[in-house]
Amino acid sequence: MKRTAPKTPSITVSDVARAANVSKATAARVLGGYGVVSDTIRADVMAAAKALDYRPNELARSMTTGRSGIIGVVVGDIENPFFSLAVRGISDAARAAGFNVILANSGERIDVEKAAVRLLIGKRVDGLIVTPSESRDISHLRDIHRSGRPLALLDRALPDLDVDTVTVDDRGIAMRATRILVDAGHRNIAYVTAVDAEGHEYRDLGQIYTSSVRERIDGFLTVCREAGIDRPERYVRLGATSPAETRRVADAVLSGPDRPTAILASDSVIALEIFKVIRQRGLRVPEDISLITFHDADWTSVTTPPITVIDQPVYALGKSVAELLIRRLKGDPRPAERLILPTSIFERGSVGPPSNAIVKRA
Amino acid sequence: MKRTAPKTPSITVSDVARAANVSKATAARVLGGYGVVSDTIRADVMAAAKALDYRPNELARSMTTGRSGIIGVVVGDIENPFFSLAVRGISDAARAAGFNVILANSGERIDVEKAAVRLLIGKRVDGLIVTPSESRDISHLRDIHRSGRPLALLDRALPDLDVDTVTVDDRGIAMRATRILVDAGHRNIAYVTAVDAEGHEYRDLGQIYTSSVRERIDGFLTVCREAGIDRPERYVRLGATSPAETRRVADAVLSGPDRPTAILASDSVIALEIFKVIRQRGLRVPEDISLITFHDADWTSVTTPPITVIDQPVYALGKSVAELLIRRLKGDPRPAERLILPTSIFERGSVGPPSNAIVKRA
DNA sequence: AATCAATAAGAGACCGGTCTCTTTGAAGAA
DNA sequence: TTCTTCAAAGAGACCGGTCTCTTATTGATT
Repeated sequence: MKRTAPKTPSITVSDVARAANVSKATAARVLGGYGVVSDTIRADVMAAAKALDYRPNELARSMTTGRSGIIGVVVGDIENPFFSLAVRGISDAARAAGFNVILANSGERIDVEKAAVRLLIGKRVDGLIVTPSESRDISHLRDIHRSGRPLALLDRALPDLDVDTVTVDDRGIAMRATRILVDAGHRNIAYVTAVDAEGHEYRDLGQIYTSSVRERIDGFLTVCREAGIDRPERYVRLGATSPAETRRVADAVLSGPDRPTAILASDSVIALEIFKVIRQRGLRVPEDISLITFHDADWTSVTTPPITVIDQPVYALGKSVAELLIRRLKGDPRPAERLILPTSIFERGSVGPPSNAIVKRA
Repeated sequence: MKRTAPKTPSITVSDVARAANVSKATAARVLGGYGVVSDTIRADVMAAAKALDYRPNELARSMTTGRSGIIGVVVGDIENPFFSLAVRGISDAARAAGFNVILANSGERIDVEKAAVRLLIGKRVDGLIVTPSESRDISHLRDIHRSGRPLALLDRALPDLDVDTVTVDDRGIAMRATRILVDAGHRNIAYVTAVDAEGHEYRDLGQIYTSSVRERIDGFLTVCREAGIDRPERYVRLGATSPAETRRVADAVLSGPDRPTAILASDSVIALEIFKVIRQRGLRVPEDISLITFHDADWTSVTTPPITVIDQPVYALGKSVAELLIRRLKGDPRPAERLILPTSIFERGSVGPPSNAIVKRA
């Protein structure tokens, strides 16, 4: 009386078989939709299943077949619109192919990422899509490969890992964006990214283990140097990992002795916070400071002025990587593909000539 | 030579047992962390496991234990920042308790929602969190309950379903927001929502099957009537289901014969689109039209003027509902709880006196 | 009418864990 | 010394499906 069985015993194939007066094997054939069964028996089994309200146990099914119908996805931060849009692309492509998605957040921390990958492998996902937070330690990604499960990389490539990868031309597009600023006359341009490094100070590219960001900084610095800017790396700022940290970084950038006249933000979350700080300090965009950001987030077109952005094909990025993975899941033997999607820049109103151009010449 | 075994045979408990010269049961005890084993044997088994790189098959584990460690979540639209933030809250709470989250999108369509629920039950999730898209057809939610799995409702209550539910006081907060507009002098106020109904035209509350929205409209109309506004339901606009549809609705609202002087938007995605249309038409906020929206989305504070918003505790909403579910998962026998989280309004700059106040009086 | 092939249904192993029940062996009590 | 007691390890059933192999039945073939 006190404790009735806590587990609701669910209806199994055997139950249905018994009710339909057939063997377990036959009921399984009907219910599982395989093998050969006569129409009469099929109808009987179906009727029994309906009467008992039979629901297949996908877990048991997965265990014998070895396939779970689940794609594991590990991204840096779902809250970032970049990732939530990419995940949407992945989900849509997955559902279209009959797969489901199980999502994990790494918070851009390698240990969390490793744990997530381990867990997803344990859950026997059919394949994984990862946004690797670091290029240094990829042993867990190698493990995936070794376990026979296909892996695909989203937004960040790993030269050492020969798997399907979908990215954009980060270096090239960073160059184009930087050139827009240089052409407008800017010589003091800051690059702000969430990626952090030991010492929190940028020294050289070797510190940056997030491939996309390294590419971007490389492109940024290249154009700066071409333009004859002295030590442009002074203006590379790391560690904008949260809104609070971003405000700190932005404050430091904007209050320093020689304040940059333009900022290139590595993602829209950072840009939004920077924009707020700029406003707070009573500065104007673009009169006092020009701003370009990666990712055409929804808000960038409604500010005054609207923000010039690098429009990454985020949804397509997610959709493509999922399609690549699914192709592999279906046994495609082609060698790993590295897809680079085209990216454009929407020039809006946040870039103008540098504020101190006249001052300096005076 | 042609096709080597496609399945990489993974290391099982038996393999480890064999390597460590113990029985399968003993190896399982060590690897599964249950039962009693001597330190010597434990060390042996661990060593063997490490040497073979053993990875437990969570699927098999789940099958015998009946627990999968997964919480299934079905939301309307992950792309909507409201949901992505709520999901973040759910994920954080879930991870803290050792659970994982599997996410499904319903696109606010009841058939998709049903399919998703069915699938998640099949996958033997331990419990579900659902944002029911309709209050009419909840048979699938009853099924969950019947299957013995706990269910918790997020953001939308169902009077007929006695399960843990976390919402906000939609009616009350809609009343407060409407009152702000009424007090500012507005008498023509539009309410725009994504929810659609047969005929796409609002007639009465009976058409609205999304509880939160029904509550809101109810609150909105109540205050309008208190203020002596004639037939306020004329201004309830349905069907802003996508950016394109929202633009269509906004255009209709703003170009009609008697244009409202204020708009209350049911979510931030809608508000953003409306804001864009207002701008496009050369109208000003709040001089020509006042605007209040549900959800303090990131962009609402950086527009000119910043938008007055209803600040729902979205992250807490997700976190709380997950905690409630987990409590139940751990066997809490308390009766179902209906949590209503406090909500506030951030008054910013998007509300002013109605533009035609003077005109009308003239 | 007898043989054979094809079709439909049944029996039971298997997947990789968990878990109950049984057996073993050594320490402690009488 | 013998019996009891208990910790530690082993044996094997079980979860709910899939799938191979075997058996029974039917129709076609000669």
